[in-house]
Amino acid sequence: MVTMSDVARLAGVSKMTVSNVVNERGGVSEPVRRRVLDAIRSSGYRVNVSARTLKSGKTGVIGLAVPHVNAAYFGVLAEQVIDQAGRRGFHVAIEQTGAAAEGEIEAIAYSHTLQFDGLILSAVGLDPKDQRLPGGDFPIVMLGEQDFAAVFDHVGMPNEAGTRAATEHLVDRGCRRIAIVTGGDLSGVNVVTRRHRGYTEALLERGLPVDPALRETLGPWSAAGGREAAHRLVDSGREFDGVVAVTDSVALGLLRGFADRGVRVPEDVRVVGYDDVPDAEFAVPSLSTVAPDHRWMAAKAVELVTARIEDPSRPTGEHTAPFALRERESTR
Amino acid sequence: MVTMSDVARLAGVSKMTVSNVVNERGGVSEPVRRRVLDAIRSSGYRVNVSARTLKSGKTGVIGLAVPHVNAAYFGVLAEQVIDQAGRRGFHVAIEQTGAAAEGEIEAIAYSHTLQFDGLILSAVGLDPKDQRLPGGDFPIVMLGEQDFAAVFDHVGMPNEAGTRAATEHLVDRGCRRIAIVTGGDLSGVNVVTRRHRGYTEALLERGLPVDPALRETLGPWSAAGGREAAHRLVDSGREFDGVVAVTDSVALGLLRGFADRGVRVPEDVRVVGYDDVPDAEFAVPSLSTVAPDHRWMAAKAVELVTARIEDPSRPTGEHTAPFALRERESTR
DNA sequence: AGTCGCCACTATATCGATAAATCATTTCGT
DNA sequence: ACGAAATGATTTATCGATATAGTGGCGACT
Repeated sequence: MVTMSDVARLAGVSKMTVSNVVNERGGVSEPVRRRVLDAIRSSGYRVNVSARTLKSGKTGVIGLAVPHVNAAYFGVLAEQVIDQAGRRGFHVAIEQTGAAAEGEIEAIAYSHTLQFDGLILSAVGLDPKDQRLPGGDFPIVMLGEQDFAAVFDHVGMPNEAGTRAATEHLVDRGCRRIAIVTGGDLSGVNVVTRRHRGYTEALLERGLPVDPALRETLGPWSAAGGREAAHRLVDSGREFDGVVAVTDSVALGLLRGFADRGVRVPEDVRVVGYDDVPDAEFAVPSLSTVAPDHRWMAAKAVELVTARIEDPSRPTGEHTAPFALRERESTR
Repeated sequence: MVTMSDVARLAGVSKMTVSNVVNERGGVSEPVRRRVLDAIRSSGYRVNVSARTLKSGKTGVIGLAVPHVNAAYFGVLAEQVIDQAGRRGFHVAIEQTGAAAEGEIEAIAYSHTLQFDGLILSAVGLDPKDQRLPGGDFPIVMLGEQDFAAVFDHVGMPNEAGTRAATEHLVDRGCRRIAIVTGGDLSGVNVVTRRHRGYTEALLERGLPVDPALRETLGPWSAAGGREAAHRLVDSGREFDGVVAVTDSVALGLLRGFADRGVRVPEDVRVVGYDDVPDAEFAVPSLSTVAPDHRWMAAKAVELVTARIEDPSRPTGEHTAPFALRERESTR
C-alpha cells in the first residue's frame, strides 16, 4: 500500500506538502504541486480514509436508516438522498432497522461507532420519549413518520392533508360509503392516526357519516396485507363504494384482492393509495394516489443534516412535504 | 469523547487490557473483566472504528454496488445480502453505479479508499476487458450480469435455462407465435444475448420458427419501456399469442400496455417475465415469471466475498443460481 | 540598516486502537 | 526443589494523515 510518505519521498518534499496538495489547501508553488501530482499518479496513491477520519473526526458519510430496504417507497427515497448528498460531497451508507425501536436505537448507536457525520432516520417504531435516544449532540434528521420536532429536525409527510385530499377526491367521484384500510397503533399521534384523521375530517366536512365498521385494520403494511383486507371487506358483506389505503403497497394489494373476488375497480369500488410508488402508474387499473414530493423530502433532509453537521447548535425545525393528488384509473 | 485510555484509567488497568476485554480476546481474569465492563458502561465508551481500522486494516464492511437502488429487484437482493453479511459479522454499505462502466470503476476505486473489506458488484456496463479493472488484489464478487470468471468470482443468473423454461412454458400453454421483448447490446455474451438464446433454443427444440419480426427491442428495462413496447407490438399489427419479457419490470409494463390497447392477458396473449419481483404476485393478472433464487445468490455472493477476504489467493469460480418457474395468471 | 510580514515549506506531536514483545507471577512436571 | 510452561497484565511501537508550530528566505516599509 502506497502512503503519503512514499509520495513525499518520490516528489522530494515533506508529507505535509503532499497533504496540502491532495486537499487543495494552497500555499504550494506550482512546480512543486506538479511534482507531487506526478508522484501521486505514478505511484497510484490513494488517501487512507481511516487515517484521515481518525485525525479529522469527519467521515464524509451520512447514514440513511430505513425500516426495510425491500420496500417500494424506499428505493425512491434512497436514490434521491444519495443524489442530494453527493452534490454536497457526502456519501451515503444505508442501514436497515427492521421497523422496530430496537433496530432504530441500534442504528443511532452504530452511527456513532462508524462515525457517520450525521444520520437520516426513517423511524417507525421509536417513541419520541424513548430514554435511549441521545441528546442533541449528534446530527439526526427524522424522516417521514413520528414527530420528534422538539429534539430533532423532522421532515414529515402531509399525512392529514394528503389523506383528506384523497378522501375528498373519492367523495367528488360520487363515493358515499368510503372504507379506510389502515393498521398499527391507533392511539397517540403518529402516521396511522394522522392519516385516519384526514379521512374522518374529510367525511365530516362533506356531511358524510363516519362508520367504524368501515375501518379495516391490517398487520404489516404490505401488498399481502392489502389483499387479505380486500377479501375480508368483500366477504363480510359490508357495503362500500370507495377505499382509502394507508399506503400504495396496501392499495396494490387491495386491487389484487378485489380482482380475486370479482369486484371491479373503479366500477364497483374506487381505490386511492398513498406514496405514488413507481408501480402505481403501471398497475391495472392504474392507481390514484397521494404523491408526496419525495425529491423535496430527500433534498430537505440532506440540507438539514448537513446544516446541523456544520452548526450543531442550530434550532431544530419541523418541515412538511408538499404533495399532489394523482388521479388515475382506480378512481375514474 | 471517551477513549480507551479513559476507560483504562477508570478501571485502573492498561488500555491494552481494555482492548482485550472489548474484543473478547481472553487472557483477562474475571474480576478485572468485570471492572473494565463497569467502567465502559459508566463512561459510555464506544470504540472508535476509524482508529481500529487504521491499525488493523479491516473495516468489517462489505460494499454492495448496484446500478440503481430504485429498481424492483434490488430491494430483494440488498435485503438478503444485508442479512447474510450480518450473520458473518459484516456490515453492508450500498453504492449506486448508475448502470455505467464509469460508476462501476468508481465504486471499485472507492472501495479501496473507504477500505471496504470486499465488494459485491452488480455490473452491467463494465466490459470484462476494461483496463481500469484492478488485478486480483481486492476481493470482488461479480453479481448477476457479465461473466468475469477468469479474474473474479461470479454469481450468475440462470439466463439461458430460465428463459428457455419460460419459453417452453408458453409453448406448453399453446402459444405458437411467441414474441420476445428485450433490448441493449445484442452482440457478445451478456444477459441480453443469453436470455435471447434461451428463447431461440426453446423454439427450435419445439419445432417452432424463430421470427426476427417478433423481437421487439426497448431502451431502458423499465415498466415505461415495456408499456411502449406493448403498444408497438399491438399497433404494428404483428400477430403473436405469447411474449417473453427480459425482466419483470418490463413484463409489468407490458401488462399495462396491453390493457391500454384492450388486449386481454392471458386470453389473447400470454406473458412471462424474469426475476419474480414482489409485485409480480400482486399484479392483475398476476405475472408468471422465472424466479431465480435471490436468497441463494445473496448467500453465495457473501460467502464468496468473505472467503476471499480470508484467503485472497483462492481460485475464482463461476456459480449459477437455481431457479423455479412461477406459473401465475398471465399464462393460465 | 533593521525588522516586520509574508510565503513556501518542514518538523513534530498527535488522533485512538492494536500487534508484538516484555515482564511478573503462578503452576507444573519430574 | 528447580527450571519450564502457562497465565495475566503492561510497554512499546506503530497504522497514515493532519493541525500546529516553526524555519529560512526574500521583499517592503520606516
